[in-house]
Amino acid sequence: MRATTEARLLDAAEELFFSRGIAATPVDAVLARAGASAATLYRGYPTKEALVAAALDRRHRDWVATWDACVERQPDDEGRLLAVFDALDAFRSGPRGARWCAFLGAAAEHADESAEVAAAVRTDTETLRSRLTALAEPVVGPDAAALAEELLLVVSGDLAMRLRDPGHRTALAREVARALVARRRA
Amino acid sequence: MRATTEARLLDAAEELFFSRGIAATPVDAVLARAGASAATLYRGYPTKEALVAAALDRRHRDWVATWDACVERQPDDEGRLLAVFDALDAFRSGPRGARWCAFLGAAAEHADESAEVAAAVRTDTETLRSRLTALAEPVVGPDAAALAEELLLVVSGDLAMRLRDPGHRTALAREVARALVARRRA
DNA sequence: GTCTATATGCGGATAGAC
DNA sequence: GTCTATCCGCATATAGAC
Repeated sequence: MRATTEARLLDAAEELFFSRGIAATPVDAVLARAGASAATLYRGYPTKEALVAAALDRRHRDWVATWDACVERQPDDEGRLLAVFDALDAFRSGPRGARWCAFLGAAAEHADESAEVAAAVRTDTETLRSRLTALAEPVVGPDAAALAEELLLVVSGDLAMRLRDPGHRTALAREVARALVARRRA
Repeated sequence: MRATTEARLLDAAEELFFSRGIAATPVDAVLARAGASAATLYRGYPTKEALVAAALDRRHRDWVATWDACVERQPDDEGRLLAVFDALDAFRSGPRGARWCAFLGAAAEHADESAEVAAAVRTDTETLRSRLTALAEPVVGPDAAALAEELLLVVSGDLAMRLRDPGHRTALAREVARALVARRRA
């Protein structure tokens, strides 16, 4: 499979699966958008679920890169901790912007998802948890893990709010997060 | 359609759709659990989506009733405002407990859901918003709407966290909410 | 009113040509 | 390696008997 075809397939998969829903998107729609045929897809991936998992994996790598860039742009520890909200904004308004969260969406669609998809969701959660904890450590020290758990709740809430209200602004979550950080500092 | 058959159909729909996913659950599975046949289902509802919408409607009424009961049990204004978390716990561990949130789940599955389903989701959100605002009014007065928006974020975050970690405890959300209330009071 | 049996369409996946 | 054409199964919905 040529690299460009593979990339187009993943692009199309990401765009359609994570905005319209996975089950609601037939592979034919992905193929049409990618300009590829079914045989080409199934040459690279054994099943539709494998394509979903591959799209999630690539998305996760790009999300972490976006987040890293936002962290590095901040001058102080608290800014770096709250940079996750800049990243949410940036990722959303960028070319990879989806309706809400690709990982939560994949988890929501099937109680028994394939092992690969389930692993991708778990990885996303653990990445958020561990990175938030590390970023919180210089800010609140021993409370880092507890604060990270609170921020994970707020991040997930921001993502879920996009389902309730497509115009939902990340500013609310950032404001709530700031209050939670301040509370632990005091 | 006999009332008991109708109730069994809604029970089965609720249990399966909102735990395993709507698209992932064929109507046959609902029929098998309800002990009814396809003809009986389609006598009462024109489409599968209509059954989903009916199950959401009934669930919404019962959720509000559960919430009301938790509010009434509280002795003070702050307790009544935070009673939404008691209700989340009670609803979850009761017989209607689902994997996460039936309304967010329905919204997640299709970008273009049927008008009835979309309306049910919107109703759920607006109910949360307006009731939280009303309950916040005696606690923080003019800040009620702003606080309600924050609490809606936290409630949605608690629900989304259930997807990330099935054992997620509501206590975290309640604690965060308490801090947000305290901040607005001061 | 509920059943059995079935029509109908669509989605995932494959075979075989080029 | 990619395409065209197609198979096969499953899911929604209906027809007609009891």
